[in-house]
Amino acid sequence: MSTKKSIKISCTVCPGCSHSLFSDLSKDNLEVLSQHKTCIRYKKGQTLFYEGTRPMGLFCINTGKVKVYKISSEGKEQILKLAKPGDFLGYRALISEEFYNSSATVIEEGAICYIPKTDFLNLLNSNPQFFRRMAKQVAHELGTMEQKLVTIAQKSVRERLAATLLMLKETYGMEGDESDLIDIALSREDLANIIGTATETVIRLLSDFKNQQLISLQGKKIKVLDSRGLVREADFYGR
Amino acid sequence: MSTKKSIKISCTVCPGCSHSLFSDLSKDNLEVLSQHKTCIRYKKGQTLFYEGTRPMGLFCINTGKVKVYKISSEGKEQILKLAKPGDFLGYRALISEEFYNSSATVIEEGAICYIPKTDFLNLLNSNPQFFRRMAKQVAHELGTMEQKLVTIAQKSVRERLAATLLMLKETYGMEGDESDLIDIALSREDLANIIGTATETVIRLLSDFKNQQLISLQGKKIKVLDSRGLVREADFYGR
DNA sequence: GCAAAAACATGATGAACATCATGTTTTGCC
DNA sequence: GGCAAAACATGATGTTCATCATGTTTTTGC
Repeated sequence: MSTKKSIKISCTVCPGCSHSLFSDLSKDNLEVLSQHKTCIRYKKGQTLFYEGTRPMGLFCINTGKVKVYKISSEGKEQILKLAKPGDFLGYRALISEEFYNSSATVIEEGAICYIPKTDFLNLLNSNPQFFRRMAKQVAHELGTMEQKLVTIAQKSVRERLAATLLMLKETYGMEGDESDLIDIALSREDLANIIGTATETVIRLLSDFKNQQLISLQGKKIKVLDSRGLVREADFYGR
Repeated sequence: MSTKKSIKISCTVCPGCSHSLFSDLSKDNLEVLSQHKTCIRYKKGQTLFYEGTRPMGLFCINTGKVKVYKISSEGKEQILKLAKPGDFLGYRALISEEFYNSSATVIEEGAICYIPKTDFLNLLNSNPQFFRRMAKQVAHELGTMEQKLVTIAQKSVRERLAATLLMLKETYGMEGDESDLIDIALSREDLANIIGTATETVIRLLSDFKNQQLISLQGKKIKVLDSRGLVREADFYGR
C-alpha cells in the first residue's frame, strides 16, 4: 500500500510518549527505543494485530484512535477497550507470553509506532522501575475489566449505554467550551459492540435519551446535555 | 472466635505452596516467608477480605475453596473466580497499589496462610524472576477475564451454564473413577452468580440438562454424564 | 457527481429470561 | 431429634431486548 510511509519521530521528542508509560524513562532508554522502532500512518479500518497471532512487538499510539476487540464464535464483535494517543497496545500478550487474544483496528486514522518485542523485553528486564509500572498497569486493567464484567452481567442495556456515554464524555470530551461533545468517531454499531447489545437497540435508546433532552445528536457526534440525568439513568447509586 | 487457631506449617514443606507460584522459590526465600506468615483455619462463610478495604498482605490457600466476587449496586453478587489449594489471593490489589476491588469468602473450609504485604513486596523486588512470574500470572488472568466478559456479553444463559459445568469438571473433577463428579460445594445460587443469571433459571436449566441425560444430580454434587453433549450445548464451535 | 454501499432509523414480533409466588426438601443448630 | 432457616423446585406472568423487515439518509469510491 502506498499509504504506508514511515515517519521519523524520535521517542525523545514524541508527544505521545511523554504522556504514556514511557514518560519517566531516561533519555538514554528512549533513544535506544527510537533506534529500532518504526512509525507509520494507519488509515481507518486498518488492523494492527489479529487475535490468535504471535505478538512481535509493542504498539504505541501517537495520534488516532484504535478499538481492541474479540470476535465471538457467532461472529459478533465485542469491544474490550478503546485506545487513544499515549496508550500502548499488545503488552498483555508480551508479558503473559501468549498469542494475542484480541484484535486491534484503527477507528480514527493516525500515526502509530511499533517497538520490536526484544527491545521492549530488554527494557523491562533492565529497568525494574519500568517493569513495576507496566505490572501495575496490567493489574489495574484487570481490575477495570472485572468491573466491566459485573456491569455487563447485571445492568440493563439502558443503564450500560448511559454509563458508557458518561465514560466517553470523560475520556473523549473536547477541551474548553465543547467539553460536552464526545470527540470520537464511533458508529452506532461500535457503540453496541462496547455495550454488548444490538445496533438497533442502541439507536432506539439514543433517540430516547435525545427525547429526554439528555443528549443531542449532531450527525455522528453525540453531545451530553444533562450529565446528572445520565447518571440517574446509569443508576450509579443503585435503586 | 474460638475457631481461629493458628497452624504451624513451614512454607518449605507446605503442600499448597509446592503447587503454587511459590514452587520455584529457593529454600531461603521460603523460610523468610515462613517467619512472618500466619496460617489459620477458616470455616465456610468466613470472609478473607472485603471490597473497598486496603490490602495488607497476600493470602495463600492451603486447603479449602474460596469464591472471589463483587457486589453490584443492586446488591447482587457476581463471582469473578474460584480459588483452590495452591492459589493466591490479593496480589492484584498489591501490585496495582489499589484497594481490594472484590471480596473473598470461604465456600469450603480449610487452612489459609497470610503473608504480610512487606514480605511479599520484598520478595517481588529482590527476586526478578519471581516478579516476572507474578506479572505473567496477572497478564494471563487479564486475558481470561476478557474472555469471560465476551462470554457473558454474547452467549445465552444455557450456553454459559453448559460451559461452566465443563470448566468445573475440568478444574474440580475428582481423581480416578469419579472424574465426572464435580467436587466443589456450590449452591445453585453460587452457580447463578458465576454465570450471571437468576437462581431459578439455573435450577430450571439443570433439570433440563438432567432430563437430556447430560448430567445427573446427586444431592448437591453434579455429575457430568455426557461431556460432548454439554460441549454441543455450550456451542463452543459456533453455529 | 453519481452509483453503490454503509450507516441510520423505525416498526412488528417473539424468545429468553427475571421476577414473584408458593410449595417441598435439605441442612444446620440448640 | 426436632425446629427454623436455608436451599431447592416449579408455575405463572411480564419485561427486556434480539431479530427480521423495510425504508431513509449518509458516506465512499471511481
